[in-house]
Amino acid sequence: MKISKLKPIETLTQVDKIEQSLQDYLDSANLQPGDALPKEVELAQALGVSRTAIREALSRFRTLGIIESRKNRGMLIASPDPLVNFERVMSPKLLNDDTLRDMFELRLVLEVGNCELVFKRKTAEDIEYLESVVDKEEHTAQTPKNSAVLIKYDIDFHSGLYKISGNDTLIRFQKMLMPVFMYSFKKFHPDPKQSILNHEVSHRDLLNTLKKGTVDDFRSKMKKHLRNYYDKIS
Amino acid sequence: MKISKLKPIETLTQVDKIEQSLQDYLDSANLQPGDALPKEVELAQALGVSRTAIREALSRFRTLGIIESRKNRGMLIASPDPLVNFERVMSPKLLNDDTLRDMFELRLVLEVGNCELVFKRKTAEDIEYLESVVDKEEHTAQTPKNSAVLIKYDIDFHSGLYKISGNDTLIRFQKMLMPVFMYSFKKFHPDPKQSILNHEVSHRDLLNTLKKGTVDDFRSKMKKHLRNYYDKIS
DNA sequence: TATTTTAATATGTCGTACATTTTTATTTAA
DNA sequence: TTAAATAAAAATGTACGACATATTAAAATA
Repeated sequence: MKISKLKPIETLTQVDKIEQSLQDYLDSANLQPGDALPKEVELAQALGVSRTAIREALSRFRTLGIIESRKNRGMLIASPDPLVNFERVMSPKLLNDDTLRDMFELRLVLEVGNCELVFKRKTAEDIEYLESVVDKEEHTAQTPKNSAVLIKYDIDFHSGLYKISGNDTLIRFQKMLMPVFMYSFKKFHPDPKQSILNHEVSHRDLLNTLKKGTVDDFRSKMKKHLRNYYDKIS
Repeated sequence: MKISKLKPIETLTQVDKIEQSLQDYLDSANLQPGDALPKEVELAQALGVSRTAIREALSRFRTLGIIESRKNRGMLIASPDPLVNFERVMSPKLLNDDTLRDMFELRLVLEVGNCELVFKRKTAEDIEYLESVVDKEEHTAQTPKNSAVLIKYDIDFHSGLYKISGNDTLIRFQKMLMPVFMYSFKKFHPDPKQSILNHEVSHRDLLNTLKKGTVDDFRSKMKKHLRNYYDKIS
């Protein structure tokens, strides 16, 4: 057997085991949000460990939003908001290149999937807003050395599209993926002006299609537009 | 002002404040994965709090995968995998209805966005596999009382589609969204057989389109197929 | 009976201590 | 002088005990 197949011995710390036990308990107890949990001392006694260790395990569930504890009263099962945990770790500097690329791809898929909603739910005001963004973008593009401003308009344009969708989940996703996207963007394209604007399909093209074209046109153009950012998905 | 606008006074616990301070420190210190962190006692001294409190705050970052600690050696910045945190809280029983619906929608958007990839990357074997799933599904549908089996085939079919995409992020998302999806499904449609199979567009239709149609056809049919599950997105 | 006081409770925070293992420093041997 | 063996220091993980504080329940009082 190849040595690369050898996995390091899992040296689970005691808190890890406690966490596992608690997870099993939570799964099996069929608890619902709002239900009370046993007290810390009870849990500690039941598992035969110190309150310190129990508290650290519980802290993990609290961090994930699975449980909530109210001072001096007790702990109870909570309803976690999955995106919150997601958002907290969306720091571009921390993510490794694989994860960055994953998030990049994810954004592209969402952006394409969003086309349907955008087309379906667009209003005159939405178009007007996007038009103003594109106007400003094109005006800025004529003057040199305005990368930061260009990036801002790029964000504004795409954020505007997500807002049209009216889908909160998408909007939140976009909000957290955007910084990651921009970070990767700068990393791989040192000259943003050239990269942002040299699109096969520009924001102006997209906007015109949104106004006068069909949803299929729009999606197709969006795909071409995004291909310029990143060619892994085509 | 409406009383509903009143938010409860935020009574931040000390650990919350410590967490905030640590977050600020991490943000400002420009640390990269692999960089070492100050020792617990140093942090405790710097903030003028006990080691217990510091440890609990650090535990939160550890839980999120932002830091890693190696016993007897020290702590360092890590590269979090955002999906891990996501997966951990994807327990349908815990999520509230709003979140459930968000996840539902998210899956639908991903499924539509995935169509492009599926069409582009499908192979003969993929088609063969999907065909076998659909065959079994249809066979089962003729006999009564097989909801669980039908659901399994439904999952197999859609999972198969994601696998074709070759996009790991999508696959992982699908894997964690599926239980949530199925849970909501059962919750809202007590008779799965009727709901699963009474599609405007069946799995068989999708498969045929995947074999002989165009990507636009496929996407369009997928949208109709999914509409039957959930009509919020159309 | 209604109100006030008291007591019990549970989490949050603190301090200390020690186990264990890695790292560093020191001592010893060749 | 260098290398090996030994000792010391260091850092996280775990445990225990204590107290603060605010809530809830119980008891006492008007």
